Amino acid sequence: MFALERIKIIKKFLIENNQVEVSTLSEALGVSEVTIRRDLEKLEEEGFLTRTHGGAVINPQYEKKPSPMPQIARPQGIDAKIGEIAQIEVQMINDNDIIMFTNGEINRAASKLLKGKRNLTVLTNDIILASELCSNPEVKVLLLGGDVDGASKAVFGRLAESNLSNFFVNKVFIEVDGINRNIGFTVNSTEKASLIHQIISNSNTAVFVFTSDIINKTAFYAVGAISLADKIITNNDISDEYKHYIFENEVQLFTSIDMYEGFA
Amino acid sequence: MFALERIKIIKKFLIENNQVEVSTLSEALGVSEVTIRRDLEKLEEEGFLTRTHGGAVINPQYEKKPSPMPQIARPQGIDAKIGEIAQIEVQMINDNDIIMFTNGEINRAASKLLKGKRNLTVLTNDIILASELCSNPEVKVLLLGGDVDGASKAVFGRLAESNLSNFFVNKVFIEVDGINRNIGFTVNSTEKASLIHQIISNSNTAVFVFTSDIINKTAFYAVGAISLADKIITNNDISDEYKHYIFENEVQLFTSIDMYEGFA
DNA sequence: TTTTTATTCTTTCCAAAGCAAACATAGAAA
DNA sequence: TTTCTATGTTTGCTTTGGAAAGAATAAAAA
Repeated sequence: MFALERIKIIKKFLIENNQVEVSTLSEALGVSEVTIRRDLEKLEEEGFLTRTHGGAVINPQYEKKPSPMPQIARPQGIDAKIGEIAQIEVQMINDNDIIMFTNGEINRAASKLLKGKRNLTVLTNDIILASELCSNPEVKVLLLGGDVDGASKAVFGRLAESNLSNFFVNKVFIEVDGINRNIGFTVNSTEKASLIHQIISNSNTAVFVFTSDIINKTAFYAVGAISLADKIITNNDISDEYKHYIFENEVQLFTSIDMYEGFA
Repeated sequence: MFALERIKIIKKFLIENNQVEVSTLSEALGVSEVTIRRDLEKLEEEGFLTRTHGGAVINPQYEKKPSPMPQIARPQGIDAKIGEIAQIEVQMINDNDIIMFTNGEINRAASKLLKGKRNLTVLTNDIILASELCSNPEVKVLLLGGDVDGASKAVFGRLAESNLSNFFVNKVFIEVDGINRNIGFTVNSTEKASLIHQIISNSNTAVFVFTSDIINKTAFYAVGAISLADKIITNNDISDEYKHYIFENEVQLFTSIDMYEGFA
């Protein structure tokens, strides 16, 4: 393999993943670690990446932009991705289901699409979601109690978790803030992580939802390995690498266009 | 995980939250506290943060500007009576108090007038009140869990009451829907009545609030005799007959202009 | 206030992982 | 052939991160 080809592959990989280990590249490309380091050195001179002990991180200006529309005051029309994902959620929900939504934008969107369904029971820690959903007469809404977090408009804490232990749901839709191949799922607060653990043990099926924007992002607090999920819903903008990663962990992946089934 | 990635996450977190504890970071990132301290040390040299005992605080120049709160909404046009009563409520509240507001318009108004107070803990079953109040950094907001009632945007039911039993408050402000001399206080739902009973037994002082509009009205469900109240707040538009009635029951009456004291 | 107690911080030492530099090897080009 | 370039190997050196113990600090008690 030519050096140039290697460099190309490394770049591509970094654009997808933001970071690499020397050892991974060495193994993947079948060359020694020294060679990889020399390649990285070149790329560092070029300003493409920053080397770290053990690997390298891509420089921000080369990072893949998460969304084409850069953050201009979201005009009410909710991100298309969120809408797509929400619709898939709704397809998973049947009449008479008892479900839980964790706090988050996607779940709020999903909760607004429940019109056709009958006799649902919805448990949530999201205040906004609860106050909007309760106008739907076919849905019995249960809100957890606890400490109110101003940023997320949701409740967390000891009380929320102890409340939760009184319920058992068919499905829980868990919205996370980050996913990466090393750590798995991550969220923005310890309280949320803790709540999620409790939820999972009180539900039949754990469905993790997130937009592709947060792939390879690491939020503050680790929730756990990807195998915690029974199913994952995201939009179709997901790399083959991640598809394999999810597949290997025997988690069912649902995207807006295709549907990949795990082994189980 | 690379050190660089850790640093990135710490920075991101600080920008969001302004401060962190070493222990939190250590747990969240799965490394020892020593490591975290070393990371913080670097960031301190860099001028990004200032270390404190137990953690670190972001330096002002990196702080995220608090978004200018689009709290425009309701242009203050609240019923004048409600405003008067709310202000009296606020006068009863001291720094460091632990109080409860039941759901209702007057209490919502009062909760918006807490600006000057410090270190309050507020318990409520009112979803709107909770979601608005939690933007006040001097108030710790606790929301009860339970069944969400769409009409009142509040939670009730078995869970709410059992949640409530975990708390004991200095004062509770109970907003009722009717008062008359035969039955005493009445409210619009059995659930609310039931919740109120539970609240009263978990508080030092029960303050009943209502506008004069509902005097002599009878709502759907009886709460109990007027003597349940330690204090009553209403607007000045109240007949001498009722003043005597309240007086005879040894309840303190507060109105916008005068203040009548009972015997107790 | 002073004293006590519990946390948290710093320092020192250590092991493991990763790195750079020098040297070695092999194939391609002159 | 010699020379050059790309890559691999070896050998110490550096960075990283953890453990432990004593110092410093904050909080609680007296």
